[in-house]
Amino acid sequence: MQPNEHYRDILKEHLEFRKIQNTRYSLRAFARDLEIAPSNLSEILRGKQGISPQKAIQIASTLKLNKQESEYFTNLVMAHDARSKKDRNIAQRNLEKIKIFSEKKQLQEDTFKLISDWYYYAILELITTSDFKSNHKWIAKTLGLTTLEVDEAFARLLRLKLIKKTGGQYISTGIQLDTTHGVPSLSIKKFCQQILNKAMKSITDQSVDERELSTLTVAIHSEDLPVLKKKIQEFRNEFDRLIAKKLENKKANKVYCLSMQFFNLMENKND
DNA sequence: CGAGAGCGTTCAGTACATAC
DNA sequence: GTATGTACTGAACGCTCTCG
Repeated sequence: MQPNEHYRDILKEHLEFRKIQNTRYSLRAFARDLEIAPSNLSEILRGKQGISPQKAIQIASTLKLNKQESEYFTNLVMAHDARSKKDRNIAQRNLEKIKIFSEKKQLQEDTFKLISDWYYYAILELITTSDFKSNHKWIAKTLGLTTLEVDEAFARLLRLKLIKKTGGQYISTGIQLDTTHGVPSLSIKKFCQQILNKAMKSITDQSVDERELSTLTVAIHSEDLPVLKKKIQEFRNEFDRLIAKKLENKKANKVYCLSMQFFNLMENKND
């Protein structure tokens, strides 16, 4: 029995994340950070080569995985690449144990991983608009995606039962996703970075009439931070309710994104 | 426009663990 | 003990990009 996930995908995800942070980041740079040869990494990612248990531990360490993630990663490697059948079986059994132990957390993480790209939410909203067409080419063009991305997205959304197809038309099931709150997972970070990139693009691509970008730079006291964060959440909820009220007697015809950032501008984050 | 740097990839060779 | 498979290394290739 094969593990559900391949360690190769974990490595690819980390590389992709670093590339988002730094567009000049490369496979070679990643290999340098992991302290392995670029040729080695290239072949690992292309599935032409495996990883030894020693390397797996070293990579988990350099990726700064926590104890559970590290254990999961090394067992994934062992389950695939251990030389002896005995070691592969042991690793496989360990993976089952880890899976049962963290089943709920894993489910939430897996769910968010599937929708960690910005366009999943955008597609779900686009479906509710008046001009929506259940045509992958039209959807791809509307959101600036490739048809392959749209194909994959709809396959996942159908699997997650977030949408259904009746009479050749996509319909939202209205099911809300319970994504992990406050968990600094790679998926959530990736989602936020993609949205920020979209916001940056809107500065040059969209007219002032189409968008609203505003910034407030302000000095605060750190003990007020929880109250201020709560206020932002309240505004977001109020904004959402207002939109819902406005759409009581008409259908939406645009998909917009409201993204708020409130963050520390000081390089030294210690008080 | 040429030089140099960096990129991803392939390939030959080596070392070592496992299977028989 | 030997054959086999494979992780790993380093050299090299062709390509792109940047800089002077």
